[in-house]
Amino acid sequence: MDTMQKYLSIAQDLTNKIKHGQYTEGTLLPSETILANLYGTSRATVRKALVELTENGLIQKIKGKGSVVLDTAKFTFPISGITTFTELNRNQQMNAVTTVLALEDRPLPAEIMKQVGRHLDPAATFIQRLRTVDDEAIVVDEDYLLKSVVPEVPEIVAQGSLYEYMEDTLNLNIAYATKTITVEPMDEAICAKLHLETANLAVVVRSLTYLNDTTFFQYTRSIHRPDRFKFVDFARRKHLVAKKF
Amino acid sequence: MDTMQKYLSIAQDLTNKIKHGQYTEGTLLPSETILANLYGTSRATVRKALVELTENGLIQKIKGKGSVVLDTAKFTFPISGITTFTELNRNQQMNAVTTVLALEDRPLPAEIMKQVGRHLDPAATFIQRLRTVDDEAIVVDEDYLLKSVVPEVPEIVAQGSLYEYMEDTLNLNIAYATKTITVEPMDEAICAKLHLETANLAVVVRSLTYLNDTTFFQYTRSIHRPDRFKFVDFARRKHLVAKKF
DNA sequence: TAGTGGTCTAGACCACCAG
DNA sequence: TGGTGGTCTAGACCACTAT
Repeated sequence: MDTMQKYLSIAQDLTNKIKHGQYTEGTLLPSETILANLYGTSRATVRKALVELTENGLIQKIKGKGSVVLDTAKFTFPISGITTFTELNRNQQMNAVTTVLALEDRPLPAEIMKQVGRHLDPAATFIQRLRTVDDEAIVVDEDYLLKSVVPEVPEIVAQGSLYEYMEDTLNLNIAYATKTITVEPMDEAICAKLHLETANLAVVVRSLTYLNDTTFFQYTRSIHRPDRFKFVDFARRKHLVAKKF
Repeated sequence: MDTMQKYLSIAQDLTNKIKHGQYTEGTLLPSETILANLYGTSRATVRKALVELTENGLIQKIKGKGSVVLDTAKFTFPISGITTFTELNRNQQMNAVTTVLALEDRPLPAEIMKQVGRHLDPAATFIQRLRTVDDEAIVVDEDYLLKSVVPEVPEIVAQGSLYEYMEDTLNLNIAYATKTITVEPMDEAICAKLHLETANLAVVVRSLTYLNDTTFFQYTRSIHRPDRFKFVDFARRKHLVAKKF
């Protein structure tokens, strides 16, 4: 609780040093044995830290050679993964404003109930929010939060970060999500909010989010202006295991 | 080379058993110590195998309890990561056809040169291919393959899988890629090929792909019919390290 | 040949979850 | 309280890269 795990603090430290240019792009990190000595730990722990950097696209390990610092390190903002609008806004310098359009009780849509299990209580809180950047409407977020997990959502929370509320205040352990991205025609109500004129097409990101104990608790439909939508990802080539099936 | 690493074959075996229903959704896998005994290995090796399953969204580990088999296991086809059209076509039962529209020498576009380094030789092979599923045009793929890495691309290869050629024949070690997904208006030539009528908007997936030794070798622009585009992802909540910056 | 990362072992202690 | 996964250690051998 009080102190971080060793491998995470090493990963954090190396990440900072790369982002701040202490380890420059194209060069090699110190070897794993050297790093183990530097941080006063075992090689296995250093390796666990380096896995973090590898997954985040900061380094590429080359057998027999070393760990190369990648030039993508400074520019890639992983929007994949589960990241929230508030976190993005904080990390990047966006002049963003959130307007709560709706905050009411509304059951989970039937088509979602089918996916997550019929034996679930569909009672949920519906939150509709408009995201504005530089006075331009960019996104309409629609969240359904299961009452069985999050009994109530204060107005103040809806204006800020749902995840901060759930993680810091409710101590919920958010673990994973399945996401889909599609492009769909939208009805007039949405078009008006996002000022869609030429076409009525919008980018729709749907997320089903689960807690650490595998209970489903949130469905989000995120509707983006197509001309402002950008999804950035760092991907590693999977071999063998993931390819079958 | 001849035999697989132990942890990968364990991961493969567990994956198969989950997909075939030998370990059913919602139940627990045998504990790590039991699995270690079953496979005649150490707990660390079993854990490394379980990391693979976790990343692929097959299980969720719960401290003090065990590894839960997820119900998303059977249905999720991770399209994120680096997967090729040929692999997708093989894994799923699509009636897909590839038509080579162009196969010629063409230098890497200037805007891409800026991103990957000016000191590079822009000489490349340009391949334009139309992907058809059930007699419907779905995707136009445009690949630029650097000649410095892939000197030539036979016509037969262009009709099949570029990655199979590069990995199996040329023994290249494809490692990672940066990807972006955007929605953009397309010119008439593309619109005609994809039969875009109402709007001229298409989904554009751009990839910069790199080898294991961090050399850039491929730029791909993949243009999708918006009404047929679907991106599916399994994401885990990142904490601490990735969030800063 | 010397150094690197990749794999694997056998052990240890901890925090968490259940009965 | 006993079993679970999470972390960490200290060692070992291998395949690969460089010189």
